[in-house]
Amino acid sequence: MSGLDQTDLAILRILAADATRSAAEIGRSVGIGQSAAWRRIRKLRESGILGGRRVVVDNAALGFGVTVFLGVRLAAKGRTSLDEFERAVTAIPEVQTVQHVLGQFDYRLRIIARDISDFERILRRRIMTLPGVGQVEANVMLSEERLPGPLGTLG
Amino acid sequence: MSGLDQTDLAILRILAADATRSAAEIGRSVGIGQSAAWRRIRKLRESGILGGRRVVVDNAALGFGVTVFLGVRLAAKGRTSLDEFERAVTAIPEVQTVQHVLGQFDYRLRIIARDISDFERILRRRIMTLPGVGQVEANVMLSEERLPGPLGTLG
DNA sequence: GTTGAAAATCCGGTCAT
DNA sequence: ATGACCGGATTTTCAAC
Repeated sequence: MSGLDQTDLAILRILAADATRSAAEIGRSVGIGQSAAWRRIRKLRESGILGGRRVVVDNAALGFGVTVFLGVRLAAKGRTSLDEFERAVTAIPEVQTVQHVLGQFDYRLRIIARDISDFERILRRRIMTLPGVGQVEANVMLSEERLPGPLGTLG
Repeated sequence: MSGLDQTDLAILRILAADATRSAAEIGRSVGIGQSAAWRRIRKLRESGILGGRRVVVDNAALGFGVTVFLGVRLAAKGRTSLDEFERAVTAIPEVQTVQHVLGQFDYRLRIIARDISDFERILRRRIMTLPGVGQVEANVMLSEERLPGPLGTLG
């Protein structure tokens, strides 16, 4: 199905850590030529395994020092409730991620605020007034560490 | 403090969406030349606002179709408990993100599994056996939407 | 499947305004 | 601060193996 060999996985591992590496450099690292490495990378992009490149923006440096995760349980959850909630929540500027989940909550939100009192304003004025919101649970982020994930040990 | 003008914010917005855009192209989009755009981008990097570039890897295409968020509450939380837990949890290959948080839970984990039964194995064999684990809450992700966040409306 | 090379593009820096 | 220019590196294509 996937048709990925060890070389492809090695390339993915390198690019996942640092997308600025050149095709020539990657080729040297995995033992193939620059042209071959570039063609493999293009194929990974075309097959959808490799998506777009994103820069990491330091929100704290922009004045947004507080990140809060919010579990939201809807009071009623028909189809229109989900659609309405999603449409309203994606319109809030401070909401960075909306995850539809299964379990104790229906949605998990990643929210960026300038400080705690700014977060309180967002919570009271924007979140609690959303259509159909029931139980809400907040967790303030202290630190975050991203790991290579399964890619690091695949193959 | 930050000293960012509208042009800098526009550049950040463009790069946050797609890091492959060239300095010349970005310059055209925001109404300045290639050299000026490149200088601003370098300054944003040097000031730490702009971090490294990362590629987006489609985990489902690699055979990991299930993403689960796990809230973990530690039984005892002295300094050694936190250190021990973090060291053990970062060694689990399927753990993609470790967030130290404040609130009902102490840690939030993003876990990637091949399927639900694979996740059950990870939960029972790897997570529940971690040192000091108390209450655990799981949410299976159905869909995820990333938004521009505060950057989209800043300025 | 691979390599090597040529053309187009981009980066990074210098200079003058 | 800005735009113009330039050498070197990189990307991308293409011919050949």
